[in-house]
Amino acid sequence: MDFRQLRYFLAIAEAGQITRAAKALNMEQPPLSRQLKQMERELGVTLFDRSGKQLTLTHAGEVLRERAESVIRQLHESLQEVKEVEEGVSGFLAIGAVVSCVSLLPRAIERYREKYPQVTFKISEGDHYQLGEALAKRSIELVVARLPFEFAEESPYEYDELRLPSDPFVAVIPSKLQPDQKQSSITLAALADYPFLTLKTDQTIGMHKQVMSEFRKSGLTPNIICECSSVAIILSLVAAGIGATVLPKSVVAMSPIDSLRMLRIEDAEFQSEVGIVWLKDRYLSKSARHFIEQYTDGYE
Amino acid sequence: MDFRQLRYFLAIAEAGQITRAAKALNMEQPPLSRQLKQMERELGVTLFDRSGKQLTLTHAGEVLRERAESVIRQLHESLQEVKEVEEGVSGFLAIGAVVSCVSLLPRAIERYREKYPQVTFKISEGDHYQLGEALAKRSIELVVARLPFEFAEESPYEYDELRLPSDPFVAVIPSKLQPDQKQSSITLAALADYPFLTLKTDQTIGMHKQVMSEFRKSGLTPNIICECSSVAIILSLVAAGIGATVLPKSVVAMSPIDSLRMLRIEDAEFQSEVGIVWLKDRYLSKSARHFIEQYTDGYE
DNA sequence: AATCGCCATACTTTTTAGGTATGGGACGAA
DNA sequence: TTCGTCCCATACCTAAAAAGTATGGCGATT
Repeated sequence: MDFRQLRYFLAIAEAGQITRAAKALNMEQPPLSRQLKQMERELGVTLFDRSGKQLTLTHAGEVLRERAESVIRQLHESLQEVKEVEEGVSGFLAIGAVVSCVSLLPRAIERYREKYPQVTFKISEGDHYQLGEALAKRSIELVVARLPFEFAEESPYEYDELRLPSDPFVAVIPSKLQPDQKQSSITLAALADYPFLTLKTDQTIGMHKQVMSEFRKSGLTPNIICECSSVAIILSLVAAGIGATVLPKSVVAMSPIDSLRMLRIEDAEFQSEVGIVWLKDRYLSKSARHFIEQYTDGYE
Repeated sequence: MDFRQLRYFLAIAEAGQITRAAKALNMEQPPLSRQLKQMERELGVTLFDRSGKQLTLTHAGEVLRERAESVIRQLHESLQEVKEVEEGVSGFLAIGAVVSCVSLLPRAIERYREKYPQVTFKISEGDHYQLGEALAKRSIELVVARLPFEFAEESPYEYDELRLPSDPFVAVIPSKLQPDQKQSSITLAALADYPFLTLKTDQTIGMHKQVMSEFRKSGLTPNIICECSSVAIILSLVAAGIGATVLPKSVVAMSPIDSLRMLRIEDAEFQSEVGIVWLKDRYLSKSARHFIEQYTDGYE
């Protein structure tokens, strides 16, 4: 039994005769007769009562008609949906982001959804190691992360990337420990006097290294009193007056808290490179490609 | 798009590779490869990510997988249902019966439903004329009626019949007009003394004729005071003491009323032939054939 | 009775699916 | 690195199935 035969059957049922149905199907009458007969033989069922002048459906025929219509409609809808998924106007897009880049997502997603409102998102948050695994497992397609993306060691994967506008590092200090409330910038040296908090885990030390190397360039060594695994923790510690830290501007801008100050770093123009990362030479869904285009269109 | 292709696709998705799927499908790998490719081309969609060692579904592929499973399952259920309808284990059976035969239905339907509990009934009641029309229109398939079945004049239809055990005519008289309460039979002559009620309409006069001819054989002419169109009316008139009548035994047995007596007619063994009637050379559903078998098995 | 419309059958052509042979790319072991 | 293995893709051939053509029969209509 195949779809063609179902369509034939429905055409015959509608026309009430084979000849006219054949015309409607742009074919000749004998093949259609044969297909109907074969269908009846396969099913072991009489679908039409041929004794009268007009072909009329038997009970079984009526049941088949209803069912066939439903099945064919469902098939068409399904295929339509599949096509739309491919075109990226439907379906879902699974992406990941490192904690410090989560703030870059909302605007992009907002813009994306204006264009493709049917696409839903699945967003995972994690460190580079976890996200690398997720990419490999294909549970996510894209990662928004600080560059360079740190795959697990010995990972066989390569990645492509799209660099996004880089994000300057800023100093974050507790309001109550700020000497001059009008100040909007600070020197590395002044910053190094604060007890220092840093964002670092066993798996992800990229940002930590970058910041430390900046201090080292100026011959400074911050007094690290805490390694934190999340932005939320580090900001709450700063807000509580425990110490100061250095973070990408976007991260801090995301959660404005009265009790902390964000200051430009005067004597070091160092920035965090941010980018979208995906596996090289692998299938990328249309949705994912559209998401990437979202950024290239906006910035290039 | 074809069911075959959907099944192929599902097999590949399940196996995770084409070669193994081909084995499972009892076919070679190249044709399967080709079908998959053709399917992707038709849909304009990439269904599998081939870059890795293992084929993995793309989003579109996942969507198709879900949908295809559902569609195929639906199709199978539908075909199953159609077959069951044909086998007469499901669906419905539309039959008709003349008023005087309604009493023969309950037991047959009961027996039938023991065997085919999924079959539902549509029962119409009417006179021969109406039922003949219904047969012609195919709104019913069988009729249970007194024989011979009286088609409308000029009707082009022929019918087949199955004779059922015939039903002896009995006299029905009001209790209060019965001379001897112990009596269980009556002669035609005695009966002819009662005011007579008869079941007769413009369309159906078969039974009336039969009863009258029986009286005539004995040189008697009943005094007909009322022609009634329904059993209910005639019995209530008898019960009220208006007069007597002659009816098939089964009709009277169906509604035992204290105020009337059913007596065997001593000097005339005449019976009402009863049968199932259907159009000759027309499609008869399995359900209908089973219904007929119900009687042949039981009585022959 | 003759004609028309419709279905069925026999036969032919065309299309399409399936099979065989073979080569290339990826992965793993030596 | 190289070789062997596994898997997919392509080219080519065969087989099956569907569509087309011609024609005959049956019932309904005039």
